[in-house]
Amino acid sequence: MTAISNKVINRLTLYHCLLKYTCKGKPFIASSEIADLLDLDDSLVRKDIALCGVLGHKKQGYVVDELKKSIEQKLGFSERKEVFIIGAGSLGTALVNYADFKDYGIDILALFDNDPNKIGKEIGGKRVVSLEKLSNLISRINIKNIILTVPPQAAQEVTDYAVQCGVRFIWNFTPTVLRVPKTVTVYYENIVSSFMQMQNASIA
Amino acid sequence: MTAISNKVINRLTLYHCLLKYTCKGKPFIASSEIADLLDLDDSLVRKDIALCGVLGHKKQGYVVDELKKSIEQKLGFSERKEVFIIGAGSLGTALVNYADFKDYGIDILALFDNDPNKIGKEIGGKRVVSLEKLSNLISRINIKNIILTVPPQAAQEVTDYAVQCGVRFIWNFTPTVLRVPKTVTVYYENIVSSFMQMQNASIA
DNA sequence: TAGATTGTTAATCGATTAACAATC
DNA sequence: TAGATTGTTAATCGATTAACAATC
Repeated sequence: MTAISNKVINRLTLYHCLLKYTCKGKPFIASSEIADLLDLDDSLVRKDIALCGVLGHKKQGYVVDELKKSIEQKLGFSERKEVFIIGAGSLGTALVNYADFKDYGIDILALFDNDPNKIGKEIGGKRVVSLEKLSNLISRINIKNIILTVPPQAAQEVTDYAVQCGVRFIWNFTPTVLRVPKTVTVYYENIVSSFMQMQNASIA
Repeated sequence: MTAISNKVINRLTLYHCLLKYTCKGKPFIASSEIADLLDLDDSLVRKDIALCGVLGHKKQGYVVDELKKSIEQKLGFSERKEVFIIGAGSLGTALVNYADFKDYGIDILALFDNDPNKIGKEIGGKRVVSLEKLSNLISRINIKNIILTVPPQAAQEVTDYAVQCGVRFIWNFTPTVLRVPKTVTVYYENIVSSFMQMQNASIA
């Protein structure tokens, strides 16, 4: 099991989308087709695919269905990953409604909030639970992943609770930098940065 | 004006968040403090800062306020960027409500949808307009940026309209790969990929 | 002064691209 | 057969890290 870089993960996920929608029904696809659609070098695409252990066919390319399944395997889409969403605002709501999560093994168990009007209700079919119960439930169900969609002012405090209870991964949608021990990973979903990178592409 | 890589943009945006929230009130910050909080090498932080044209002070570090302003300048936060959101579902709603966009010059003018129950209403203070009027308005207001939050099946069709009317940047939140001419930039906001990258960090 | 911190160069590391033999 | 496409190696490019003189 070779380590695989974040850039490769990102590209493989895009190949997967492409195979799922754009290439639906086609039996074969060539590395050059994928490369053209995503504006990449075709040898890079072949290298990525080689990492998944898929062999192509000269003159024909790769079997779409086989490639798709191998990417799913390589990235672990079928392994179930349990997640709590903390913050049942509009972003938390959008994420719980994100239909595709299921297909990737991302299983949202509940949302947490401290708004009495939301607690006890359901959003996207999931229960909204009081923030007071967070620590308890993280420990009890042994949750390792949380999605953070609280207001920035609350981000560090919630993080501290979650870390104490054993959370390992924090997917941070708030525009804040979090202090955590080295054993905990924060992934910064830096929404504004994405926009700036997009605009940068005009020059680059 | 040297070109600046996406990785640098991403880090500068994180430094900015850090200065805005975590370091509020502190007059100075050292490169090593930023590096520790974000788990980076301190010389990398100094290089990034040098790109913004900010000079530090030996033994003290950088002036927080000056650094913050220089990052804003460098990344163009104060330049106004007009945007249409296409798709007024829960993700479109979350984005129009994203309070911080204003601070970064991202100005959402309207949402577009084809649901008669939504058209004419307001979401997050912005009008929801019929998709039929999209082409017309893009051309007339000369919109260059769109945010795509429609169902995946509709993504390519909407893209084709938008491109015809002169859109230059498409921030694609749908899990699809889009065919566009070379002059148009698609930025793939690959939400599932982010999660997989986060989990990958446990090994890497 | 001694210690801390910058600014910058050189060394290293990793990722992408070019090239091409193999072969269907 | 000729052309297309893979699989892979070598070359290039770019980004990060190490190191250290300068200096407050």
